[in-house]
Amino acid sequence: MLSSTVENYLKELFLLDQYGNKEIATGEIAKSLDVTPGSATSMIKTLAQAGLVEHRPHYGVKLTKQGRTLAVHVVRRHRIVELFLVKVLGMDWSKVHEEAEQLEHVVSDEIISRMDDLLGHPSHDPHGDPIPTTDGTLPERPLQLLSFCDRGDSVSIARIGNQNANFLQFAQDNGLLLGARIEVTNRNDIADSMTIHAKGKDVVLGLAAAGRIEVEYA
Amino acid sequence: MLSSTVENYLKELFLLDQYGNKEIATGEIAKSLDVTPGSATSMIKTLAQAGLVEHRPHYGVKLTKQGRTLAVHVVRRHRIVELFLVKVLGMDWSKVHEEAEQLEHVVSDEIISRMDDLLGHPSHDPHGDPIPTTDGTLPERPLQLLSFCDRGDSVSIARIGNQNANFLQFAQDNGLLLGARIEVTNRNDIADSMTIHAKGKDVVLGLAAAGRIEVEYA
DNA sequence: ATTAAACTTTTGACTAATCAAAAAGAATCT
DNA sequence: AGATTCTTTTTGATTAGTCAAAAGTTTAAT
Repeated sequence: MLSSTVENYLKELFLLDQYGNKEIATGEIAKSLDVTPGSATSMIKTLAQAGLVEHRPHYGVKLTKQGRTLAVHVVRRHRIVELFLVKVLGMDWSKVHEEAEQLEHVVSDEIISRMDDLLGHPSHDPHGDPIPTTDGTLPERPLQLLSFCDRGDSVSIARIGNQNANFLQFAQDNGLLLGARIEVTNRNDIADSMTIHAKGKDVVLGLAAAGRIEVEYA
Repeated sequence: MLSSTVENYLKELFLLDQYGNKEIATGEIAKSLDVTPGSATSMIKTLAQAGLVEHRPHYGVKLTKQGRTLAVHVVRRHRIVELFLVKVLGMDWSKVHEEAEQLEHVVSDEIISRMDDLLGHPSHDPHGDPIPTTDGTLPERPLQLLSFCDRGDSVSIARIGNQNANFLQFAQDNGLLLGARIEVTNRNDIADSMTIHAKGKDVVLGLAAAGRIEVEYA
């Protein structure tokens, strides 16, 4: 059995590089997990020892097949728990990420499987993130960053890639929910901002914030 | 925030003496938690330091008011989670104790409160154990140990005080479920056993096993 | 009242995970 | 190439929790 700490390192390595092409720098994982670089180095050595990552000292680290499999399962647990908390317990989507961060390490496969049944084998979590299947496959969707949309584009929100509770609360308060139909009414690259029309309201977003929202033209 | 380890010590001290009258011996808590006596001593000192227990060296340990409050909340979380797993996720009652053992340390107050709502503020868990309220009160019922029943007694099962999955599986297979109407058809103190008639079947139980089952005459 | 048995506490060592700060390696910029 | 900067690794300490075994207490039994 893996410790929560190990699971968090694996999960974070996976999230930093879903496709497993690039090597992750020690500093990057350290920053993501809010530990010092030295701590990350020593954990990476432990993971390499266990065959969960490949480490090229001074260059970076990469999940092995085995490590990736474990990581994907942590992500699956996380996302199913998130959706369960929203759909079954009626919790606010802005809070469930934090809760799932803890629960993902202790819920058994049986619990996950039953939640999955109860939810009808969902493909995406409350933030639009794909839920890996038991065999480790991730459903793919062709999405577009909202920050790349032009004035006049009419799209619907498919994913919010920012788990910060305040940001999610803000999004909710302004009608930026999954599936919401929105229109880009203005865009100003100099001012680094764009204006979105959603649910009868105008919302101004910085392009950085818009870059964390993904949409589809469908 | 308390560590899982601390929560386990507090919970176990509470379960070993619900009423808070007697002092618990170091060896007793060590055995319950499956640690060496030395480990228990050192943790007890930590708990005493934190004001959660009173320790009379060489005699025993007792929860303080503060320690008891925290312990009761762990027990509440445990029991609500158990019932939730059975009622909402449809899990087997023989397995939920183990699951709850992990979950009790990470579920937030909000999750517990929503589970409690969904379950309709239940008073007892799937094993018949009382669920403490938020203010720390435990519902009381006048129960009788099955092992004290005489031949001919007709009673109903109210509580199974043995969380072992195999025992619970056995109980289930033999119709010894909560609320089941049973009759004591025989009792042999020499052979240390009794025979119970439940759901058309006869079941022979050792008195030790019967001592972990509580019944009411109602 | 001594001795033995049972139990508790102390001691020293270990593991996992962390940090701070020093040392080493790689990259960049003249 | 040489010096500076940035990043990574190493080193040494620290904390929580554990165990094994030695030492100390209490209780019980002769």
